[in-house]
Amino acid sequence: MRKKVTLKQLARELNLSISTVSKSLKNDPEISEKTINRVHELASFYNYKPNALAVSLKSNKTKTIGIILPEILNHFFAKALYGIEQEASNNGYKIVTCITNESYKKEVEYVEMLNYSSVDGFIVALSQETQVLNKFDHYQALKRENVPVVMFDRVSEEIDCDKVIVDDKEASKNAIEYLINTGCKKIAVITTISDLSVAKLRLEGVKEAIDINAEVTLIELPLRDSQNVEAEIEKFLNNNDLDAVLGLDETAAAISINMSHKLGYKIPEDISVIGFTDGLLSKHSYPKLTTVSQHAEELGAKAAQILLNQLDDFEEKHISKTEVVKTSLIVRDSTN
Amino acid sequence: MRKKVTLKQLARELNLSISTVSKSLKNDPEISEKTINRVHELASFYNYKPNALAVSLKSNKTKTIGIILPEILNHFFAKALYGIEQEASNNGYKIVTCITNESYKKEVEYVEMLNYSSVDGFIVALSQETQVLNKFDHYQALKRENVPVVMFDRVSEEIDCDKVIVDDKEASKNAIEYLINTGCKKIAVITTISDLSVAKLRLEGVKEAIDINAEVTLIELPLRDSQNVEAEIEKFLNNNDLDAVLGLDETAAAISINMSHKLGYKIPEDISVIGFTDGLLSKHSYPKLTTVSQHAEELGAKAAQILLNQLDDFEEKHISKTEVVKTSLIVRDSTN
DNA sequence: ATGAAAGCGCTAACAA
DNA sequence: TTGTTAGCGCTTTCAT
Repeated sequence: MRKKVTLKQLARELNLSISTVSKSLKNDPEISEKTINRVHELASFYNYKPNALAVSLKSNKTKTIGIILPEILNHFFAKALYGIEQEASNNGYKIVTCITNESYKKEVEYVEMLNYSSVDGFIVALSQETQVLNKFDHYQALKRENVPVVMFDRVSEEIDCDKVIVDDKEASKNAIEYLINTGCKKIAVITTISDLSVAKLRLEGVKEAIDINAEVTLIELPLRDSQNVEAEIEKFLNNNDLDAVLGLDETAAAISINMSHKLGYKIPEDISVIGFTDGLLSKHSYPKLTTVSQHAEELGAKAAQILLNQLDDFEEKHISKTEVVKTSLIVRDSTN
Repeated sequence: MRKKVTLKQLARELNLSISTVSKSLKNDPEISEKTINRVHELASFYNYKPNALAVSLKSNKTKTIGIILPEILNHFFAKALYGIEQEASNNGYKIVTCITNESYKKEVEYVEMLNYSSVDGFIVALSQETQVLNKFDHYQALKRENVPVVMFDRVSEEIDCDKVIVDDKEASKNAIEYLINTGCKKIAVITTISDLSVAKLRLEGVKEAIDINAEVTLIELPLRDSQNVEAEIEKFLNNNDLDAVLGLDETAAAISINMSHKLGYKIPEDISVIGFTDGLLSKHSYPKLTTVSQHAEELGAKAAQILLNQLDDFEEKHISKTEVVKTSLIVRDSTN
């Protein structure tokens, strides 16, 4: 194993002290130009790079941020991760990604593990179980140690930290209004994620939008068994003579479209469909899905920006802010 | 900022030396039981955890593996990442994820960055540009330094390292044969990823499967502009009276399905469609797509296993192996 | 049974 | 202009 080159070795070969070499590499003006050049030459000959671990230990900074995600197969989080990664790497930060799989226990484990000097700060979207249990001790601990945390999308009011969320309430309100405006009267809201904070907000928006002329029915379906979800939605669509469906997640909308086909309903003539999360399914459904875009990538990027700012100019007393990213309704072919 | 607890502080409070505390925490038999208990008590009171950085610097191990991925919005890689993450975290490893966005330059940067003591080893899927340019110096450097690397899916013969690949050739061969067996004669192969090693293999499989009774046409479409891809596929389907389409990537297959609807073709009665990558699009297309599953999750998990094995029992002379993961054709509703 | 000391690779205050 | 030294937090060998 060809060992990595260290300052020590460079120093020995050049007959200089370690500190002189170190300073030379930083072009410290107190070192003679001649020495600086000699050092740079040998360093680049050996392709010297400082040992990141040692630098981190010394500086107490790792240039790494920890990302806690509930899921990665979900396009929304994948896009957010993409946005985070871009922003981080553009600023010389690495990311370490942990996937909790919606488990509280894993979330706690990950946060604790990363907090032992592996990362400078966290970007978090809470797991479903954590939201249900409402237990946030692991974040209080970070707070106490003054470790910067930015939460996005899946947040909790009980945690005092910067947050980036989507105006979910407004979004579903707009969606329902759009449906009503295009003549839909009997509208169903289908959700497979009722435990989540975002679902609750979306539901609130729905309620606000309910018009005297329209009848909005709500159905919640458990996600556990995806076979069932399809059958349930099919049955539901068949039993109710609906004008429109608002799916509170992308899958619900996609399945609604497909079950409508199966039942022989024409979209959007017989039934309109709107979904959430402008992911692959929305773009490649037939007809293309009208959908609420949450701008996941910007969301992730924004969360990263906020965190990086906090890491750069660290203030002892930080006042938490919540930033709301506007959604937009992307009208495609599944609505009138 | 409440500083993190260190051995030093524990030692001071307990009136012991740092080394005694360190040993106690490891239940070293040469320390008296009484002392061990005292130490453990205070440690857990302060919720002491060793500083990962210091441990890494000392041990020259980071318990972290670097993942280099060309894309994350692609379901295949997201699933593979999921498999890797599971396997890694089950074995006490963290992962740091880098997304090259198919760029050679970013790939080189990431590999170099992580190699400076941030990770113990790498799991890599090559970027498209790297495969086109055929430049692998950054991996030769790792080889020289004896840093374990496992590549998966997007690999190169020119790099000597462990690999996990999918039997792409066999997979497309089987897919074509399936189409032929179900009575399809005029078959098109649509690919938007012709630059990739995997596409070439899949194409080889197609050729092997060509039967005297069937006529197989090949069309390659550039991925750059997705608007165009749809229009091109529509035009193509319209101009050719096809019995079946094999999409060499999931998107191509999904679009083929949708354009068939648009043209009024019934699936699978008028035209059969098979895709690659058993992702969300395949499960939520209508009709559900018959598809080649590459078992991305297992692929990722296997890559991680191989890497972790190598990290555990390090042998000076390691002989590189290539593991082939079998694909399977998941027959759903888009074929006869 | 406990402690002192060296060292992982680096930075930086201080000395020469 | 260059070098010495201490220290980041930990492990480990070698005294005591």
